[in-house]
Amino acid sequence: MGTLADEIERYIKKILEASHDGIVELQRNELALQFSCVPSQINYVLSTRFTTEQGYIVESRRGGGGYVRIVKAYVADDSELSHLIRQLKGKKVNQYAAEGLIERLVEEDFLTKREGLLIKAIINNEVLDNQKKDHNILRGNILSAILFTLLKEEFGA
Amino acid sequence: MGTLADEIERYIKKILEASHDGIVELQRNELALQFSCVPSQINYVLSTRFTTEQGYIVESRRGGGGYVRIVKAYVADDSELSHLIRQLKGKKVNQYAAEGLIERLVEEDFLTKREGLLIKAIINNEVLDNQKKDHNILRGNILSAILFTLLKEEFGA
DNA sequence: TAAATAAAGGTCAGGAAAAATCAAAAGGTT
DNA sequence: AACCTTTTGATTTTTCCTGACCTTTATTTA
Repeated sequence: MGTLADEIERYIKKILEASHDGIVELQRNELALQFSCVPSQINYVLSTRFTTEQGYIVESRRGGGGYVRIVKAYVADDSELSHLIRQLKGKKVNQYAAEGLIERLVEEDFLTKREGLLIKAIINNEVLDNQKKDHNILRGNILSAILFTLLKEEFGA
Repeated sequence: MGTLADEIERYIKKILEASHDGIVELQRNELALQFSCVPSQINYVLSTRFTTEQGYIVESRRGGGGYVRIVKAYVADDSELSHLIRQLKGKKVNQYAAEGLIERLVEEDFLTKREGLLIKAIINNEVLDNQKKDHNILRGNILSAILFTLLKEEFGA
């Protein structure tokens, strides 16, 4: 069953899936009511599970008629890839987020399924843990290096 | 009757056997309660009896709704790969040796050329160096993890 | 129209729930 | 005794959830 956060995550992804333009717009307060939790719980879910690395863009507006809009973003081109490279270098990335990114790259055919499996095996906590002090940063560097290689590959370098 | 650790090992293997998808998910604290021991005893059992070499993958999550998941990876042993896996785990491997191994795996068609490039990008000194603690050991672990994944792949796990 | 009010959403710190780590103590073997 | 394995407990880290307070935008009203 998992946690409430998991449940909310699933719910949002489900309607995102159903939407077919990859956009969903919701009311933070209503959603909170629906799940009997405080509104800030919604922000928690958004900030842990709908991040840029995982391919989501979250926009919102306050005040009357306010909303939260979640957009499923696709890595359209190489410029976004190189943007990601810069973003990831030296940044902390936990296992969950990293796997999200890899899965997204597989979905969008930047990586084969097998390549995805290999990379996920590497960035696993257990594998990286041995020097235990910030393996999250290490993970950011690794992802950045992978993307860089993909970019080079694409230009036949 | 053996030790408590043995008993816990048997218990986990029994429900793993019964599970039929080779996956079992449990609460560390509850299990500890069940066996009237401290929670860290569970970690001891996991780290001594459910290691990668023995064909298990252990994943976990802390915090509310946390869990420990144990996956039995069905791998027929004794190929050259599994031999290498055991050799590499926890061992120091420098960049030169690592690249040599990768190239050999590519030549022998265990890896595609592109997979080789990706992996070489990861095990690069510059990428791993960021906390200059022993990255050679880390490299050994990474290679071991890669081979393990290849092995699993080969058996369609 | 300017000020007040209502209706959203955002931030942040703190507490609680789990698991991980590490070293010391206790038991067994040789 | 020396060594290895097991067991324990104290401390740390990660994840989740809540509530108090803040900011922004829209609407109403003097």
